[in-house]
Amino acid sequence: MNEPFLDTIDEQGPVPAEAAKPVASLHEGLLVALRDFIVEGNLADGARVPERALCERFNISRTPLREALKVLAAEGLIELLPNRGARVRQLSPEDIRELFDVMGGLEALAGRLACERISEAEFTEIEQVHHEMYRFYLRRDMHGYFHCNQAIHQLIVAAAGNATLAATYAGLAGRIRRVRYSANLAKDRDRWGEAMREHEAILDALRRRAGSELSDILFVHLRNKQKAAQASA
Amino acid sequence: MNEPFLDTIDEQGPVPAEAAKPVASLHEGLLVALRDFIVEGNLADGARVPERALCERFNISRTPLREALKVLAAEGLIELLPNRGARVRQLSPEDIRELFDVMGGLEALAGRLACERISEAEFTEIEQVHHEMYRFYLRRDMHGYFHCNQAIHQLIVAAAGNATLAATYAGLAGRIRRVRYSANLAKDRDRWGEAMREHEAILDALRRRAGSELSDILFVHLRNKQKAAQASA
DNA sequence: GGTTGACATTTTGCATTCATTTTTTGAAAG
DNA sequence: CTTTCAAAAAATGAATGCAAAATGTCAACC
Repeated sequence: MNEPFLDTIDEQGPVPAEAAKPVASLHEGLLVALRDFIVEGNLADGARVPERALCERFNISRTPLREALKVLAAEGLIELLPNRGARVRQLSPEDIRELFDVMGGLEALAGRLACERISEAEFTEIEQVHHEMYRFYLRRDMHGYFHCNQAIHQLIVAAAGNATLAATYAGLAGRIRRVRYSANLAKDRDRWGEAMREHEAILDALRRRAGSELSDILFVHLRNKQKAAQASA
Repeated sequence: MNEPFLDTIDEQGPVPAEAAKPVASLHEGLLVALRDFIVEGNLADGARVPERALCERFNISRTPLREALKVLAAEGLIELLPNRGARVRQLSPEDIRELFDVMGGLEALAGRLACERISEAEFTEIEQVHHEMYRFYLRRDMHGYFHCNQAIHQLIVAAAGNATLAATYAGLAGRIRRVRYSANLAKDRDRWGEAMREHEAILDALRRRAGSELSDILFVHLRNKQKAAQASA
């Protein structure tokens, strides 16, 4: 679920799907399947969502499908036009900028909360992943680096110990997952080094449990990521 | 919509309902009506949501009602138990604490973003409301004070110029609106004075466009409100 | 050749219906 | 009098049906 929203590499492929997920109801399962279907880009941006075709695709009638569409619309993944059906929501550059900022704010909050309640064991785990990430950085192993980076942001959100925060964050992450970010950091070695230094600062602030400082660093860190992504877009 | 989540006074009564709202579709109207119905506390905490009764209440069949319920469940207002219907979601003290923190984080973000883009006119408006609030404070006019307080927080979120942030904030506010906070500040004059001083600091930081500083102040300000609310609960 | 307007087709939104599950009721047993 | 079990009643989840709206088609007209 909680997937750090940048640092995504194209080769990662689709998410593991609902393999080990204990689906409580059929509806829940359909919702997850449909969400993945859209998030994975099976429908073009701004395209009509064909009810009938999807009913056949998922072997269900229109009623549960339409219920699922309403939920996805509430999540912001699609939009419902009265009497004109559902369309895959098209994110304008402005929408994306907004989403990035809100997620940055939530990560900043996660860092602040993490400082209040993180255990020594949790910190040690983050520290270890950080060092692992550094080794990847030295070896110029982009894939390994990204993996660790994701893990660290993930661990910080988890360390915040706030399920509401995690869920809100995941919801926003789902909206922009359709937007594919190529690993453009590869072409910007300066940014990579800068990001690495920022991560050092993150770990340092976390070690000192300096909440507001970490909050600042994280927000700026994500802003820099956003700028880097935009610059190479 | 965007209602600052504390500083709510009981005598405010229900929201003006969907009077001047240009309902695009019937479904949208139903959703709003049903949400208000639940938010306004017509259903007991944790109570079953009676489909049949609501269908009669709103003069619709079960299909659109169930669609609306799915959306409300996604919003976190109710929860759907498989084969056991919908229940009004009961917020544990922990849930409320989490919600407060996330909203605090979002307000902190709003302050930071507002510093980046607020216009002089917008700042002047906030400043005026602040002075008005101060006069209410001096006169010990709790109602007027709260009104201004709400307006200020509202204006800061608006000044952030981020619709995604505003929508996310409003969504969380809706979840917590069922929980009634009495104006317990009335019994804690010290907290009132402290809050007023915090608001002075907020205005000062905003005037200096000191984003990260304002972010800090706002988060702490909301944390203090939360603590005050808990202490007198 | 391009535009307009009427007709057919498709699609949407909602109501109704049906099968399955849950909850309630009531009676019998301990 | 309480507990247990079974049948009745109600509610839920999903499929189908139907009216209204939108979309597409095609021929008449400018």
